[in-house]
Amino acid sequence: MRKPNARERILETAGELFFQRGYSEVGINEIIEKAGTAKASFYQHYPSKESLCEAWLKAMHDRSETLRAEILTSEDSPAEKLARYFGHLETYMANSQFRGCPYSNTGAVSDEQCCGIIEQIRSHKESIRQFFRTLTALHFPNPERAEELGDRIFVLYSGATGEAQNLKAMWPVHIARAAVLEMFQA
Amino acid sequence: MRKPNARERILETAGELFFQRGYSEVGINEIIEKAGTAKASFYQHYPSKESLCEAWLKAMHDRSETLRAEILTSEDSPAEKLARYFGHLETYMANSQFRGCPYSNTGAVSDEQCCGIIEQIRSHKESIRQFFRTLTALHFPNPERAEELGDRIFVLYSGATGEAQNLKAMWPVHIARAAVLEMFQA
Amino acid sequence: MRKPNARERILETAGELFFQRGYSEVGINEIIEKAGTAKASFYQHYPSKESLCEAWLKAMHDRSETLRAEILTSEDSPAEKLARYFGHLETYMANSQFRGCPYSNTGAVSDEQCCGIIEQIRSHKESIRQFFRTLTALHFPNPERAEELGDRIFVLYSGATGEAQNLKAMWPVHIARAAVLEMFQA
Amino acid sequence: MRKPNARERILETAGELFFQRGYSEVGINEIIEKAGTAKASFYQHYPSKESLCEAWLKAMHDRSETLRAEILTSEDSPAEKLARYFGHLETYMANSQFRGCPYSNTGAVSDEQCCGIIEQIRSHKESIRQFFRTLTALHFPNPERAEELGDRIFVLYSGATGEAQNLKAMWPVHIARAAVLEMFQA
DNA sequence: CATGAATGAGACTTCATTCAT
DNA sequence: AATGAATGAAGTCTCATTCAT
Repeated sequence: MRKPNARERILETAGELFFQRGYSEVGINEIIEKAGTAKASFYQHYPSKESLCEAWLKAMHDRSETLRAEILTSEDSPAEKLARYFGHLETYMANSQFRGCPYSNTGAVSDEQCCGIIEQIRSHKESIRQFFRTLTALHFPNPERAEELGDRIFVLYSGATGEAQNLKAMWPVHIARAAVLEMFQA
Repeated sequence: MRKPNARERILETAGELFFQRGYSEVGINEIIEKAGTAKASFYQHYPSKESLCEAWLKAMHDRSETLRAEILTSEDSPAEKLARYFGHLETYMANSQFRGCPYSNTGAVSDEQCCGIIEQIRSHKESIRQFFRTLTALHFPNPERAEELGDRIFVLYSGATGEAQNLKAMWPVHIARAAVLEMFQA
Repeated sequence: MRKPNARERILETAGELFFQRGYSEVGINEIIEKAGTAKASFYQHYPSKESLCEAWLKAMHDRSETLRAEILTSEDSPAEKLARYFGHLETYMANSQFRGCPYSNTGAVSDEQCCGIIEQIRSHKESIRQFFRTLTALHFPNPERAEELGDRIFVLYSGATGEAQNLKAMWPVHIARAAVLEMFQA
Repeated sequence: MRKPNARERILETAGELFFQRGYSEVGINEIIEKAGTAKASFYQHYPSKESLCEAWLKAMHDRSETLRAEILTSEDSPAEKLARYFGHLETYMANSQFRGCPYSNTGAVSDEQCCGIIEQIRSHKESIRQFFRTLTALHFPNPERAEELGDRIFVLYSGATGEAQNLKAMWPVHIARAAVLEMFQA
């Protein structure tokens, strides 16, 4: 039985498992079993579990970048764009049963020797931070104030994601969104 | 060689290890070795690794409650109290090399079957949330607005902790503190 | 809280557990927990798990000797006495959910170093053998033939017990009883 | 150092150990050490100790089926065939130092959750029972009587095996054989 | 490119027993 | 006589990885 695209099947399978249960809670055996691949085939495509994790984070990042790019190029006002982005967060939290941010979750169990993973997390977070800064720059004339408020949204967004996960509740998302929209009403 | 007080040595040792590397990344073997105990001594006091984790979270919670109680009973204004609390966070992040919130970190790798752990996390988070709500209630006359702002501080506080950990940087803490203090200046 | 008769409580508790699950499948911890005794109290009364097993086997033996003595001293004919004894076996197998002979079950997991246990088993089995020989001697005039048939009943009785256990069925008991009663009809 | 055929070495080694000391008295560690395998190699081939036990029982069953098939297809009379079969039992008991029936011994320590093991035991016993019934059917014209006597031989055979083990003596085998041969002389 | 078998190290847990009070 | 804490050894099973084909 020919099984092409082993590489992609592994990535997809691992992605789902890593996402749902956490990087450290999923073993190679389960991944290859559910992907229908042999053990050695796995190591032909990914030199280590860690590298698979990097590939997963990178793939997710690319997808999320697309979403942010779409939002940025839309005709909406900055406040509307932010409302949309927090709307996506709400949908995501509901659909994922409050699994939270995969990057933060992975970072919680990655020691400092996993440079590649750490770097993926860092760059993803900086990318989101930059997204918020871009939006505030469009609305607030003072550049320094715009940067500060962009970072503030970033912190609110992260806190909302994390505590919605911890408490299995949506209210942190609502609180954060309200705080953000208030910024634009003053 | 017989050493007394295995229970305490285990809790202390495990606490340090869980904190620094994460619950799922630390094994019983390492704990008992560093605590200088026999494996069976461990299981005499803690029926499972999970129960040890609960004991650890509970001990930390009790200590952190003491801190919040101290702050609450001080003579400072609510804004000053919050400044002090975020000052503690900054000190903590620096001293711990940005390890972040142990509760959130543990929650990221605990599946839903670990009811005890999940409950510890939830109650700790609610305790902090209540702390912030208590402080905003002292300053904002409108009760609903006070609750909303208390929750907002909670989200900011959590986001600051999480992103300082992810980015190994202090700026999220500063951003959050500034946002909080701004609330009290309007 | 005074807890007298720890020795007896241990013996009784262990007896039930050994009986239901087998000597090797029951640990000291479970015994003392269910008996409500401390670990060291156990070892004050029984120098080892093995010795507890011996005490258990001995106690059961004494009870079963009483039953056989009662049957022997009754007014029944030898055939009727045997019918009664196999009737007891049937009741016992039904009540115990086909747990089989505790002595044989224990012997299956006792190596040759457990001299005390081995000896208990041997003497119990010889006691039953002698019981059957006594009954056949009452009916069969030829002493050698009587001994042979007594031993034959012994083998039938043991096979019935063992296979009723293995197959969770009563028919081996019925087969053995029929075979025995046939002996007395010829 | 990499050694092939771990699967077979494990089965063979475990078979000897299970046989001599009993399933519950032999650990995985001892098996893999004596088989010269790594622990993970064991679990690659057998998902659990229980499944290894099943494989062992199955292998023994296949061998014993061969023996019974040989006897059945021989030119001997039913009585001679039974004499041969009990002769094999005698040889086996002598060679094994009276270890008894591995199936019964295993059943004595397997709780009801070990469905696979229980089923192996049951089917093995039924197979022997059928063997005896086949032989009696050849000699006794009345079918019901033939079945009853086949089962009676089964019970005698089992009792002989079990009590020879318990008493470390050959006489139960001799008694059972004599009883069987008597059936065919009447 | 793909594979099944093999691996050392370590995971969590329980065993029967003994010590010090 | 009774106890709670401590123990070394062993229990079953899984980890990420590599070998030989």
